[in-house]
Amino acid sequence: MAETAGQRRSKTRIRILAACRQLFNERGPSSVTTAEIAATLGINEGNLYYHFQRKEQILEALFAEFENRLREAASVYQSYGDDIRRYPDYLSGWFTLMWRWRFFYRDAAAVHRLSPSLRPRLKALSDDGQNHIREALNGMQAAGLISIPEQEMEALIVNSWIVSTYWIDYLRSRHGISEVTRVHLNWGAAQVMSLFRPFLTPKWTALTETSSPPASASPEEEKG
Amino acid sequence: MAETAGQRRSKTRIRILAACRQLFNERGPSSVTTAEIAATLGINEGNLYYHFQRKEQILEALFAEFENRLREAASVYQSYGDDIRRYPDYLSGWFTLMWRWRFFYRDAAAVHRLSPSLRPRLKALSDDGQNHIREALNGMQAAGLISIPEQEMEALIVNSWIVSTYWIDYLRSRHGISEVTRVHLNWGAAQVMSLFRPFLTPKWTALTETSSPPASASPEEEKG
DNA sequence: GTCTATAATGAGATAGAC
DNA sequence: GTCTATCTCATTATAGAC
Repeated sequence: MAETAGQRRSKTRIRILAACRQLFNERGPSSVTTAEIAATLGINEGNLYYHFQRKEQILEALFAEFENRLREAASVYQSYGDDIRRYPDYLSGWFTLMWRWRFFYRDAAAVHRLSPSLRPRLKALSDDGQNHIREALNGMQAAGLISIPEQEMEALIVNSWIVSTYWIDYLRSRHGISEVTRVHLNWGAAQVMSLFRPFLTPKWTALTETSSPPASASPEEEKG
Repeated sequence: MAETAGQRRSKTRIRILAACRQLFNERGPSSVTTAEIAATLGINEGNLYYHFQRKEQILEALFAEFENRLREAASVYQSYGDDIRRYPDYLSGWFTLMWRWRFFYRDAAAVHRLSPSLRPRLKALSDDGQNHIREALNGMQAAGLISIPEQEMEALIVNSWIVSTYWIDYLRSRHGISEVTRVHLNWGAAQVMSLFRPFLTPKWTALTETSSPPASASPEEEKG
């Protein structure tokens, strides 16, 4: 266990994972070569293969890290208890995570091909995402923040999932934006929010105007 | 000119383009190899290279064909004159085209890499798509079929573009659907329509209930 | 027009010295 | 842990016989 932890925390290993998350988010895991990863870090390709014998293992390590972040976000959500403010904050936090690890959503086909063993976990991730939207919307409905006709609910959930998964690719393809800043992130969140807007109640408006803005993530985390 | 036309109409050339449109729609142009294209057609790779010296040229020929179909659709739309029925029919026709050539939208990054010369034409295509949505919505607004607050219009146009571009990838990644039938196509159209539904007027409902359903495309065209 | 054979490239991966 | 050198393999593309 001690040497495993030692290997897991190796400085180079951590740098590789950080660089890969950024590169994969920018151009997708299948068009980023091992040569490019090594060059980005200023290390040799052979060294890269010392830490990860297969490209597949990089994806698996990244996914494990992502799962941990998701668990953290879920426990923060729980910690709010019945505080009504948990809904906007949860949506915001969840959206930030989807953005930071967006290649797992956007390039799911490539991930499946490179790392077939991740398939069931990716499916679970995708199911969870939709269930979380559903749960949050039901909660907001019960709290009187939103009023959605029963027959519109499923279509709205699906559209939320699609827009929040692909808005970043929209920015790239339509506006040539390759580096996403907080301004773009806010734009994307507003875009998803606009799906709900026809259904928001005055109570929601009052809530979001008085609640404090969500803590901004650290800038170095922002760039990926 | 005569021999050019002769080469353009060559039977094998046409079969190559048809097979490629289908394969590219299924798995994207960059993961479909020339070996696979040749095998699908039961011809030799060398023969494939007789008709298209570079993979890039296949993409260019396919894009030219797509542009022709778009021009046809635009002229059908014009031929309706002021007939109010042009809006639902136009949306339906445009949506069918986007679906049949969806890899140009979904795999735009891969297309750019393989065929850099197509970049400006892809940009124009994307601009046109959004402008057509905008024009149709403005027309419907003027005709009293729909009532959208000014400040919601742009967000709605963007969401329409995103959902109609990526709904097919949603079906694949969330529901494992690899072969799309007319049922799925209708599902996608309904998904886009649900974005407008909060804004539809009774006049729209009356119109769509009395208008005849759009002619279904031929089944063999459906499969791509 | 179509085939066989083969070159050229580039990406993933390994062996072994340091 | 990191490097150099090398291997294997898939994919694009070409040459030339039929």
